[in-house]
Amino acid sequence: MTLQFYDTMAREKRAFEPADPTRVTMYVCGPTVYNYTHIGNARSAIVFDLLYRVLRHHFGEAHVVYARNFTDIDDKIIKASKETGAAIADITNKFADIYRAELQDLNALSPGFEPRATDHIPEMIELVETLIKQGAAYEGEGHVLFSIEAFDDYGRLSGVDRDEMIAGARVEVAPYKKNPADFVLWKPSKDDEPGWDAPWGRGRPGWHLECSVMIEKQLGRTIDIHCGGQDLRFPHHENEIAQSACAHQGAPLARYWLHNGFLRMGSDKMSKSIGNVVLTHELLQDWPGEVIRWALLSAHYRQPLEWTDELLRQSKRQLDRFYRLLEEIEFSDEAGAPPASIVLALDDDLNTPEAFAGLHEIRDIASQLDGEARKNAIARLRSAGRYLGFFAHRPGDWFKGAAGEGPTEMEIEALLQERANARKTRDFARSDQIRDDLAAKGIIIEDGADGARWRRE
RNA sequence: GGCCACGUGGCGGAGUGGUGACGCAGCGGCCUACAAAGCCGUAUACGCCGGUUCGAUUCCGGCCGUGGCCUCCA
Repeated sequence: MTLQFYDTMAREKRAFEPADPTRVTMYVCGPTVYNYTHIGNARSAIVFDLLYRVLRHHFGEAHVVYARNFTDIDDKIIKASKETGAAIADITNKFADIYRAELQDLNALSPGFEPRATDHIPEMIELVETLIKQGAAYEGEGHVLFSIEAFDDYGRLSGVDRDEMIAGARVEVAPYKKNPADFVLWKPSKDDEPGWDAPWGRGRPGWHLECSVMIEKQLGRTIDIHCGGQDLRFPHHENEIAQSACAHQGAPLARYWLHNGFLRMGSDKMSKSIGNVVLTHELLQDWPGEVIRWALLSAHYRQPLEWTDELLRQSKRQLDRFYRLLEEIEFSDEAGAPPASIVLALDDDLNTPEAFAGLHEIRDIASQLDGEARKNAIARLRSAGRYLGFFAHRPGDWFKGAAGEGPTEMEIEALLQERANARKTRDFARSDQIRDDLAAKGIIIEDGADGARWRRE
């Protein structure tokens, strides 16, 4: 099977062929850094991390260029700064660092580029000037607006009819807009707000501008794949498409558009404005990163995924089963080529549930074998998991690490020694009591031929 | 109101024009002093109503339900 992805623009799966196989380009809309990000943000990052891995596998690590931006100038950041008294740069640096660290805990690879909006202000001003010159943008009360009349294809990505969109819009129309659907490229800053000098006065860029500019500078005028959450289709991506195409003589911004579905909390969307969010850094206090990653990838990326504790528990159990087998072979950072079943599953629009089924199948096969064949099969399992971003830990650490509030390793070992003595004298009452006590503290005892083993639940 | 998704067993979740992955939980067995882990086996599902077809869960239409976008949002 060929590599294929569901392209939002085409509304169907399309075989993926990069414009230049020696330089495959992808861009993901990253977070606005003014606060901790929630697990929904992580879903997007992890899904497209997987895309990055798949592209690297097919085209070679050196031939895939991946950029994910930080929005570091925005009204919400300004608000956060005013409320906390912290400098804007301190806030954005802090939360960008936290975001990066969290994704690393989730085994996401680093993008090659992590451009920031404030590093591209001159280029943004340049783009606005170009758009004005071409009649695609106009000034009004200190603002510069993009005129959607200038772009015939406006609305194609989201499938929204221009007139209907305006009719149903819930947004109040600013008086300086010629067309209610026109959007802000540049807006004036008050004296106590950050701003940059521009031909239209001191101000700051509108949100959509940065991606167009950073994509052009870091990756090129037309990139292969542009990714983001479903909610970015409109207006964000629609606006990016319009401004880039108008500034670039119609050259399209991206050749393929991929959008991930949402996480749900109960029946609601997880959303900062609803307030029902689960923060990634909170989850990481309770669960290993790979468990969270597994949970995020357990549904196909375009499907809604309900986020529950039960999902996390199930994910942990599955990973435990794999790690139990991995414990039988020597740990190595190296991983061989991934098995075909896994590669093929992901080639088909990142079908992670099928890839997971493939992992279980390999595991079943391995567990039925002995000796060298078994070790080889387990190594194959490891290669398969590594391709998906799992099995990075030493099995011993996986089962015994992160004591948290539980008993320490020394305390456990001491109790196990006492239990071993009790068992020698066939004092099973005492033996069982120690086992039950430890179980109550989250420590599971397993008796084997060569003594007792333990793990944290 | 407009646009767009989705509705699969107890739960999570793929896929397919011809009895239907995978995982978790359950049940039975083996193993175990007993467990745990592991192994073997096993029951249960395609929202409703029409249509196309030899045959539909899969295609088409309608209905119902859920969710998303239309405003900052992954």
